[in-house]
Amino acid sequence: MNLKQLSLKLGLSQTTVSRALNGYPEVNEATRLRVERAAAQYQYRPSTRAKGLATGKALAIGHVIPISTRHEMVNPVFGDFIAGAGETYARNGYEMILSISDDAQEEQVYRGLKARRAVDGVVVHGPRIDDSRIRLLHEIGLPFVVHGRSSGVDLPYAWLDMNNRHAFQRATDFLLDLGHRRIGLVNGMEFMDFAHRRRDGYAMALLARGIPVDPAIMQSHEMTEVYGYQATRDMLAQDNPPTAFLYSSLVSAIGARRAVEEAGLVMGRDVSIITHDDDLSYLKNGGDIPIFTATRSSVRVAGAKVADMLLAAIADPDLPPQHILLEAELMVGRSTGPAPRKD
Amino acid sequence: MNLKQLSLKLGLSQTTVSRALNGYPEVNEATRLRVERAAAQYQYRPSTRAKGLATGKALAIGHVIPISTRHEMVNPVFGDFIAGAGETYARNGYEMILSISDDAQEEQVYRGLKARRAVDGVVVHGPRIDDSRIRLLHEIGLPFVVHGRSSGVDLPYAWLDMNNRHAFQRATDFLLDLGHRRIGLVNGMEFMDFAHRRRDGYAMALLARGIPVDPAIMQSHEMTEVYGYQATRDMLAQDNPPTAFLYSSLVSAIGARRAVEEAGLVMGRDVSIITHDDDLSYLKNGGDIPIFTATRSSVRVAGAKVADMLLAAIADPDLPPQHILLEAELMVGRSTGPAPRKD
DNA sequence: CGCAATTTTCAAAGCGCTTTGGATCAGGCG
DNA sequence: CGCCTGATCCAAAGCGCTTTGAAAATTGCG
Repeated sequence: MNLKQLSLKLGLSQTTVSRALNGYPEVNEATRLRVERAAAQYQYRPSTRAKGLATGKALAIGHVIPISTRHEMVNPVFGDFIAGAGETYARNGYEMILSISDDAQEEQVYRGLKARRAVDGVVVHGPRIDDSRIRLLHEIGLPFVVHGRSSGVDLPYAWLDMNNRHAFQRATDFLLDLGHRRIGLVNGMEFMDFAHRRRDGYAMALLARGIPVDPAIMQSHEMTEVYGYQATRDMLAQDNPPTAFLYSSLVSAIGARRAVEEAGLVMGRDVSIITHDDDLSYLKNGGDIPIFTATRSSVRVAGAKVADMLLAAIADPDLPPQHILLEAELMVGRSTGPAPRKD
Repeated sequence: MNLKQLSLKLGLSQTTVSRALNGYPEVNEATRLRVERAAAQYQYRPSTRAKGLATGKALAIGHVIPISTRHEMVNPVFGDFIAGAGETYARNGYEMILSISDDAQEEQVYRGLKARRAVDGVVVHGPRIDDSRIRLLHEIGLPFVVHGRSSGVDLPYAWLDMNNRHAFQRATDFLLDLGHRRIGLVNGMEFMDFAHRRRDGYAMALLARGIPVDPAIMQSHEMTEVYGYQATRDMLAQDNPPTAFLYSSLVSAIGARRAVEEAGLVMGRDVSIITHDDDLSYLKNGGDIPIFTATRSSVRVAGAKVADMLLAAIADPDLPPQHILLEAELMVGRSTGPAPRKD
């Protein structure tokens, strides 16, 4: 069933039917009702493509998911983010289109999206320090919102970020307050902006108390379980091992627990652990009492907000770029405790 | 840059330019070259929407991601599956469009996709027993491939599935061979077809050795870490606790390890654990030596194959429905060992 | 060289929608 | 009654592409 057939069936012109359905005022309320009823009856839905062609809008938002080339890894956060954003799109009649891309073709993917006029805007995932995509999108004139920020970029752009620096500063302070003086950092890849900021917050907290930042107890990698395990195991085996650790992801923290237990230590007593927690639906940090003390910020909520920002920016292109900075919540769980006394 | 502008610039008709770019034979090889060069120079890419309108194809594949209403959970497997499928689509000039939907609106989402002519086909995720979506898609005539199968559906349909029954039968046999006689099952929701089949395989293996299937040591739930923990803890607290467990997901198995250690037991000695492992990129089951003994089958590979099947089915609608049954690999890790002697 | 057979190119229609610029119709007013 | 207004409705153009049917250019061959 298309517009023409529907209008024929109703004995009306396509114009009138189109207007009735799109809520224009120049159509009699009675006929509008008649049209709407018929549309429902015949399950008529305008073709997105035709509508897009006619209006010049794509009615679609692109998400370009970077896949780390070396590690072939998909960010586990992705599913929940998309779930948040998807609801917003559906409510507003937008489709979500996904592209997978490794770092090498990333630019081509964005250019392609623009040239094919496939989307009205895109969400930039996993921004790196001084991320070239921001300049690129500015240049080709594709509206976008960044999930995260990119240090070093001086162009204005819209973003939603979690306050990574503050979260890790606070987490570090919390450990310092518990008496820990040697705190390991098991971070994500530090060319990723979020990891860079987290490290910053960590370092700031240490320096504020006159504690030196020691590269020997700082690691940076893709945040897998195995990495969390290895990094922790290696640091615990050092001469002057940390009594506490900070993790950038619950997944790595899980690996950490494995290492701690394998070393015959008890988490929360011999070793304290704090992790960042994206509040993923399938990886809740325990029930009422968190397993790990954590800085929590829901990535699903972030997805919904980013989608809102992008749709708003598309609706009104003159709007100045919006910024949202979410604060993580510090949840005290059972993985932290006072620093063990030195005997 | 659109077709018209490009053809003007070349002094050719739109027809010729279009044909040159789409590889039709009735165009001089010299002009084709000239056209292709110009297209590259001006970064010309045909508008997907216009092309779709003209050809009647959407050049897009839909993925409808079910979100469990009660648990608001996104399947963690999803990211990797999409990564596998996405590459195939990109290579073939297709877009991937994603819709989020809870169980209640699922039917409307598929109908909408069809009515709006937004996709040429869809991938059905997370099939349930006697899944109504299969009949629906047949009815509305939207090509599809199911990732998994649906017991009880008598209509023919294309699917790719992992041999769940066999995998769990084999895993159970493995434990039985180690001397275990009391084996717990920590399964996914059993209205999900895969969980149903896994339970079947488990039960068959037990019955083949004359061991009764005991509901007291079988649980079924969304496969979260917390669930794995609680189910294991509860079963271990029973009078006649299992000496071995089977898990439907690595995530739950991680929770299991937590419960085992909390109970002061040692995994692989006091308690044996086997889990299914989807080989997710961010949740590898250890390095060379698996942490958990596991039945492994890459969901990313599954994604790529499903995409291939769907594109083939769309290209040739007369093709009979294809079926692919993948066998899981049994990886022996450090979480299993001989059944502890009864003292 | 001339004519038919090919090759190469093109104008125009059509895909399903929106939107512009009128038409038509009823009602109101002098 | 005639004209103007506002409310309804409509025909047709246009969005950017593909594809049909035909024209123009080239080639082959006697």
